[in-house]
Amino acid sequence: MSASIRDVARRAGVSLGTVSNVLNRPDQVSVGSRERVLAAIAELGFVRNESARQLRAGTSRTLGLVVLDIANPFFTDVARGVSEVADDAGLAVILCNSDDRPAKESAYLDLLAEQRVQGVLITPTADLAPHLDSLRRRGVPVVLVDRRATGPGQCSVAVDDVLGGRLAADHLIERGHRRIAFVGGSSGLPQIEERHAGVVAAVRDQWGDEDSLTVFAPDVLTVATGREAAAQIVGMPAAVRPTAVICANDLLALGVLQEMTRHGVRVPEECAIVGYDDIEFAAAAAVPLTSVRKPRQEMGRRAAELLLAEAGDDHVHEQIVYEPVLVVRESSMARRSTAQGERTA
Amino acid sequence: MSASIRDVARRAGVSLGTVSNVLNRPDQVSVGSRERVLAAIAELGFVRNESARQLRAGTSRTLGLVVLDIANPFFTDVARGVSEVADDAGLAVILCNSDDRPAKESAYLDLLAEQRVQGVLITPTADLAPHLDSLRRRGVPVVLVDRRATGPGQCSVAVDDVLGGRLAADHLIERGHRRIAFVGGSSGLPQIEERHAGVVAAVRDQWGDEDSLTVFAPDVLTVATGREAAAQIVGMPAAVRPTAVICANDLLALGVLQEMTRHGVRVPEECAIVGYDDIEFAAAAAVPLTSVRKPRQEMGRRAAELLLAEAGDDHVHEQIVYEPVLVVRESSMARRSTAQGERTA
DNA sequence: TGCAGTGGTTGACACGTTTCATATCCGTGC
DNA sequence: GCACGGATATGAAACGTGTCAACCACTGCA
Repeated sequence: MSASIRDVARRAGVSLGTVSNVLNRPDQVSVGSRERVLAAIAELGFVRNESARQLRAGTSRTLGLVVLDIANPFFTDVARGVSEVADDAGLAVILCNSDDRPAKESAYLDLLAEQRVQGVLITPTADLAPHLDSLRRRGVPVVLVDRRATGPGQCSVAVDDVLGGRLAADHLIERGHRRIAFVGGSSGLPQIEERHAGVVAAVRDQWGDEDSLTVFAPDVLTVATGREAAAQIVGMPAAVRPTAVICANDLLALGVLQEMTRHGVRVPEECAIVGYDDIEFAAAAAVPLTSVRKPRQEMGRRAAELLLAEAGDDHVHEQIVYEPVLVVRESSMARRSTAQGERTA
Repeated sequence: MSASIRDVARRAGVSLGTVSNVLNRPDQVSVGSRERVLAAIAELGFVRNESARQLRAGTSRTLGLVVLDIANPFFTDVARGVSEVADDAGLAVILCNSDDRPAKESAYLDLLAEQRVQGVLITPTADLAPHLDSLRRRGVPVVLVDRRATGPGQCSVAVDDVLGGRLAADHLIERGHRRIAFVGGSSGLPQIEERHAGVVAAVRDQWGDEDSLTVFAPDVLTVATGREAAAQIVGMPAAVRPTAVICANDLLALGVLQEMTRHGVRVPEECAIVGYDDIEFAAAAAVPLTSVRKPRQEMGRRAAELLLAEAGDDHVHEQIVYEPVLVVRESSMARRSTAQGERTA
């Protein structure tokens, strides 16, 4: 098959160890041998066998990243951040898409364990499988992404989603909205639950109760399910129909926006929309979307750095929580004046 | 470190070969030994060492996918198709983002070669590096994705982009548009050149010359550069300003749409827009985007299948070309009647 | 009793690399 | 002339697995 280090050595007329030295400590080798070895490498088209290196080294130069939905640009942005750091460290990233399905997730974790990855970055499905513990017990560093660690002994990079939910709700209430819908999800992801909790808290603080908060919980968080939720909202009697919608992510929000427009409901005049994540498409929507911004790429970078740091034995586990920022755009701009009118009425 | 097959053997009181047999040919092993081995595996938390398997086998159970832009949903859809097939074949996918930069591309190809991947799926940067040939010479199967093979001896899965460009242009011309802009790219990707060529061909057929076709060539194909192009278009004097824009991909189209809307140019009444790829966000845009559909996921699947087939030695190289389909949506719906008025005027 | 056959099991070997203790060479200072 | 040290070069050992020829115990048959 392909040439090995031994073939190179023979061709260059040196020993096997010398070739290895040329590859790994070129300065410890005389110019003459080095040149002959390099020439032989070129002639034979020699390529290092990474498996053999790994076997010898006991660990690979790879790192696993498991995401919930590869089609969600939030995760591709995170991935971009991760691979920046990984590239600099000379590591390859194996990107796995669990599709929010525990079965796929655990299959991928097995695979990553067999690959002896240096570590795993994961946004886990709801029930943070015991699988993760078993990985850690085996000494594989794990860093949670967009999900707060439940206990100590683990690193995580997350966002204060309760605050995020609160920001969104406060903004809309301050704008004069009195009936709000929250479009979340039913898969039980804590991130989503917390966003919901934040909205509920804000609503309670301002209104005393949450009677005017309608909650929708589609099974997955996609553009398509966002459209479905919007269709339901549009179908509600005008007297109780929410005048604003908070979505648990931007995909849902885009779906809601599209369906509203399709039904002739003007955004933001008749219905305001707030998304979550602030993916690039949020700003690019024809009615630019107000959204709760998370430092997507930065989260990926930071998570990868934590993972690498975990190799050092003086490592202290860190749980980083970013503060989200509400980015106000057109989709929630109207209503203040009319709302005040309503309030005094 | 972690337990090896040898530890398991000792623990189960069997030989090393028996453990291997339990793992690879369970039926050739007596029930008793099998159970004891499985028990030992569970107790020790044994996980196969993939590097060692690879070293022994000479090849990995991995496959490389190199894309131009991980942030473009077109490629994540392709990736989804690829991993479907890969999963079924028990292969892992290493997803690499070249960012349309030859340097990154070739670094990743080196990496994949060192990993001894079973094959590489790639949408290459413009100058289909000699790197690819060197891979093939080394016996690594390569399948081109969204890019037609230049010669025989290689597999590819592509789309007839000349036809795609033609469809878009014909549609707009038939709708009555007489001044069209093409927003492409300057990186020299053949896919883009062909789309351009298709548009030019259609325009020439219908108008005799291409004086009324304005071409923009931003350096990258993103939402941001789409906005910039639109800003230029909007700034043109009304008498020469195109009434329709064909974009080389949907990201550009979304950018154009947003900027048009921002400037109060109504889409499609004052300016029609046609995108390319038909990513999900195209339909979800507030003015749903007319776009040239490619079978994104199917392309990924098919490419992966071709790659796997290339292992068999009776394999004949195949160059698959899909026919794109124009999906007409709101962004290009208006104008027929007014256009006819204009024409007669 | 001997022999062929069978279902299980064994352990040495090979895969390609890195590492490390050891060997070689050459110049320098005493 | 000799000991010493620095710069290079060497090759055996080890990493964990899969394979395969050899082996074993046992059965059925002649």
